[in-house]
Amino acid sequence: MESFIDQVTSKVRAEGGRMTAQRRLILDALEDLRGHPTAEEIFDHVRNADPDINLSTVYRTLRWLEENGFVSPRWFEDEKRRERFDPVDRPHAITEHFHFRCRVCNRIIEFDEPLIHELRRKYAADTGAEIESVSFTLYGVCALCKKDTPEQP
Amino acid sequence: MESFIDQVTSKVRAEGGRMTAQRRLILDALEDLRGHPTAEEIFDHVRNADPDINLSTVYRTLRWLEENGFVSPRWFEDEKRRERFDPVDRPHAITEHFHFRCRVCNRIIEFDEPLIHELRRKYAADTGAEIESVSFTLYGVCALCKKDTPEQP
DNA sequence: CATCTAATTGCAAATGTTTTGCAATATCGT
DNA sequence: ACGATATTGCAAAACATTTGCAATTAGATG
Ligand SMILES: [Mn+2]
Ligand SMILES: [Mn+2]
Ligand SMILES: [Zn+2]
Ligand SMILES: [Zn+2]
Repeated sequence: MESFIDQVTSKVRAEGGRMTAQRRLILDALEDLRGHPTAEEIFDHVRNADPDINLSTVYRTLRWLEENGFVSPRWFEDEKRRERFDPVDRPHAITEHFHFRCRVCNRIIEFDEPLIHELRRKYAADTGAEIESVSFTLYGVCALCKKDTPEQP
Repeated sequence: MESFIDQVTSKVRAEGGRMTAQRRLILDALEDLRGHPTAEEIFDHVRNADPDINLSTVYRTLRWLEENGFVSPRWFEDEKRRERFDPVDRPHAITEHFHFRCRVCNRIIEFDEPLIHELRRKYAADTGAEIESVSFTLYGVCALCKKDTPEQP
């Protein structure tokens, strides 16, 4: 299968766009920083390789990737107004999966839950609405962090 | 049962706070504007009664209500960085319910889905995490809007 | 390889939403 | 009615993201 960068490059070309060093770095960062990075986190990461890169380039690239289905934006309630970017490697499918967010270590853990797809169908059937996307996020304390802070006696 | 305003007034008093005209107006607005209003929407609404009220007063009051469990903030993905406020009338329980957001009329429809509570327990049992809150939101086109724009032949 | 042109970049300023410091005002126990 | 202090209005700051524009650069063309 085509690598992430190759997929994106094909699409960029197909749109009459150009593959720049900055875009390559941002795509690399998205592969390295697997955990739903923010634009700022990506920016900090790519600065190592190119200290002159600009944050607005990072945003512009991410928006382009979003419009072309290579990343999905995500929001978590404990970071009200900050956007995170979820790379969607698999070609032609915005893979639907869900997230658990640990309030202690801030890790974001992905999971799938087939019943959610069931609920989605059920809601559509019951109400006559057409569902286009689903967001399901659990918030709490992950098993590891729970172990580190045992409940007080 | 105690009205919303009475509940809040009791709590304000209990904290050594004061019940002001502005707070009363904001609480009224929260009752009038039942559909998950933004701070700005509340602000516009209360301006009718008090043209001198300030937006920062609205925010400060909403934050206080949030800290004291009278409203829950909500975000919807199509309004990335804008917060909405969900009044929680029922005493002492952040009522867990879920939302459907119509991308055409922008209505927010609430629903409950007992299976979600099941999934929550299941995730906790499977992973050892402790779940503190759940967010489940469906996005799409509601039945009414679907009727208005029948699919092209 | 040199040239050309439009796409992309860096920069600085703007945007939109929410927060904050502070002096003036108003609430409520006395 | 008085006084301590909680709350307000205002203006400015904070914060994440977007945008206009002139300078740079990718990559097609000869
Ligand atoms: Mn994800
Ligand atoms: Mn609600
Ligand atoms: Zn954790
Ligand atoms: Zn609708």
